[in-house]
Amino acid sequence: MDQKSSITIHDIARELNISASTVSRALNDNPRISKATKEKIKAKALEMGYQPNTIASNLRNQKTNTIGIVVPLINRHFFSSFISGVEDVAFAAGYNVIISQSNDLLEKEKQIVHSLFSNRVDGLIASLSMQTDEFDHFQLFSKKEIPIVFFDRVVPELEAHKIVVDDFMVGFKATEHLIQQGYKRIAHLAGPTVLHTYRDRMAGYRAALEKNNMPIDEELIIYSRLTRIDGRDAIQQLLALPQPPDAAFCGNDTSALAMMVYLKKIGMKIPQDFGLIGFSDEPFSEVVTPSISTLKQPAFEMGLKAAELLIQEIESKNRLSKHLTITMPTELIQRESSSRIR
Amino acid sequence: MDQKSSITIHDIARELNISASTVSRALNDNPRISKATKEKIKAKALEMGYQPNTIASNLRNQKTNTIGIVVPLINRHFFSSFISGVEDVAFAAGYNVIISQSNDLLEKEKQIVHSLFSNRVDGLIASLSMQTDEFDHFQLFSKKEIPIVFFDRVVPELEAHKIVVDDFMVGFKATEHLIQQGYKRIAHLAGPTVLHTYRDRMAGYRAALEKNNMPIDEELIIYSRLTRIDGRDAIQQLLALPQPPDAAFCGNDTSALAMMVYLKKIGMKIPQDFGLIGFSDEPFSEVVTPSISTLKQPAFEMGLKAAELLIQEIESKNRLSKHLTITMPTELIQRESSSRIR
DNA sequence: ACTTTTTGCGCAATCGATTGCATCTTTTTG
DNA sequence: CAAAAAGATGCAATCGATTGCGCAAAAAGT
Repeated sequence: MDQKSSITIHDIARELNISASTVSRALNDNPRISKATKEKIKAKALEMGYQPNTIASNLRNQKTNTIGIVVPLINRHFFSSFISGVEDVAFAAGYNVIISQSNDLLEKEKQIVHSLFSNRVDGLIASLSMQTDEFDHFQLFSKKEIPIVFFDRVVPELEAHKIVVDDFMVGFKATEHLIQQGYKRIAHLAGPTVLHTYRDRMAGYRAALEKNNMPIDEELIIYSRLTRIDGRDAIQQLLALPQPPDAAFCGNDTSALAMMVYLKKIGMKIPQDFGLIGFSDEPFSEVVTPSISTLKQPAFEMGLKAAELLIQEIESKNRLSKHLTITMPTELIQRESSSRIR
Repeated sequence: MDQKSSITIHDIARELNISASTVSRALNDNPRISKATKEKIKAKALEMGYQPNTIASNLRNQKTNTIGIVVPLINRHFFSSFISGVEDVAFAAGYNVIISQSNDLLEKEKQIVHSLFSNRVDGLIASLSMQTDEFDHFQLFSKKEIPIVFFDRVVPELEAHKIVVDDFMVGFKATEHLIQQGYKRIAHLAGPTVLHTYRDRMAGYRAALEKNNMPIDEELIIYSRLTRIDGRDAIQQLLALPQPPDAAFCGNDTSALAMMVYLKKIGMKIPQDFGLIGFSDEPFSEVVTPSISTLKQPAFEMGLKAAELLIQEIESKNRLSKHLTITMPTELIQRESSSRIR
């Protein structure tokens, strides 16, 4: 009764006194098999509780219907939302998703990429670890022409498809928004400028100031890793300046929150005395008091797009010769922390 | 130069004029192969850029070193943290993780479970979808004695290992905490009582009141699905009572937050006029104003534990005859929303 | 009635790694 | 020094599904 070892197409074939080939073809709706035989086989398969062995099929077909994902950390809202988007599209298209986290370690990233390759995933979606400064491990895939889509943290050195946001516009829009709200001295808490994403945002920040004929004061630009500690340190440093700023564009919501907590503690009023805007729209940004203005990074949609692009590449005979870079729109979400005018 | 089709052990064997068996054994450090040959083979493998084909190996070994995970939604802090824990342990033990989300739909859950079975995962970790009221699809695994670990949303009908928190204690500790803080009429926003988890929490709530000789007023217990809307509706309803409560234990942080927002809007002071405590310690709970007291559900640790248990089961020859239920501790995190004393 | 085409299905190889058994060589033992 | 034991490697089957090719029977065409 309880079938310990699995039922194979050979078992079905034996029961029906036909060959395994026929069973295989019938179950795959091959037109070379008659309707009557097909029905008989399908009925038997159901009766015997047959479950196809995907592994065997994968081996023979040289295709796994599996997508590999590498992210620094699953447990982060942006990444889990992104993955959720990928998973949606992948599932609908009949793909499984293998997820691994690099914990922002280059060595682990390498291991993962090798492992995913050995598992013969049909395509790869990846965001680089913070440490990643060499890219040989991805050659495994490009050499075999297995498509890759990078997202979020990308570098120009990589010849592959990319899903990013327009970081320049992020910086520009955030800064201009603060200007429009009447802030006069706007600081910027920047991320590590080795990463293009942060360099571009800073460029946007500078451009917005220039366009509005406001001076660029290097003292108002602080470089950090954008943690909570960094945010608190930065605001202290800024307020200690002879001419302190009256607003700040922070590289992420986390550091914006840290600034806010500190400012509230020392009795400054937000947004009256100080304006704040962050980036990425973390879940908490909406619910803290005052709520934090930010630019929303469409994580879920980026995941959808990445999966669509990847699957399209996997399934098209002739690969796109050029590598696409898809820029996703960001949305300014104005909340209390920057709403001085209204 | 750029090897389009993969290199196999046969390619290595041919180059070295030996048999594929020897190559296989050498790469697996089989003692039957001489040290000299091993080294020669390993060097050649490296030189040729050999990457083992896990699929072929899996097929032959009847083992995939893969764990399947089914959750309602990846993009939720509890689940993504849990998965992160699983992934950590799994990776360290040489397992891959295939993740799927049911979107709280029974049909999708069924599909996923079948798909994971067909992919011959070595074990399964699952949290049931909201709709799940039949469990036949999991029989696939139990029939073949493939281990399963359920977590979070579990039901007694399932004969499998389980990782849960002590929901009774959750309700008890939360309620007693409010009592100790001097609140006199404590409401409870309960979840759907078809789920044991909510039933148990309510039982804890009642027990705490009884132990402290406080009356149980059914008017103060509201049943809902614990969304933000539900939280707002509930607090309105509670405040409209002839004898409104002065505190509430909410089934999750989300609904507690909703209550808080409403209470602040109508000018009530928290925790002075009204005390609040939630459950699960969402990331926002710490940073909202006032911060929300809660009971922390150790998501990451639950993931670690689930993976450890599952892998132990996978790798042990003789399976545990009895099904373990592991109860994880919850931690009361006292924050501003309930700190009336001191 | 005979050839040609179509239809339905089976044989056997294949995907790449693994492994029980056999074979051959070398070393040890009585 | 022969026999037994140990050491090193190869042969061929196996895991389960797929598919090119071939064969036979039925249908269609002449």
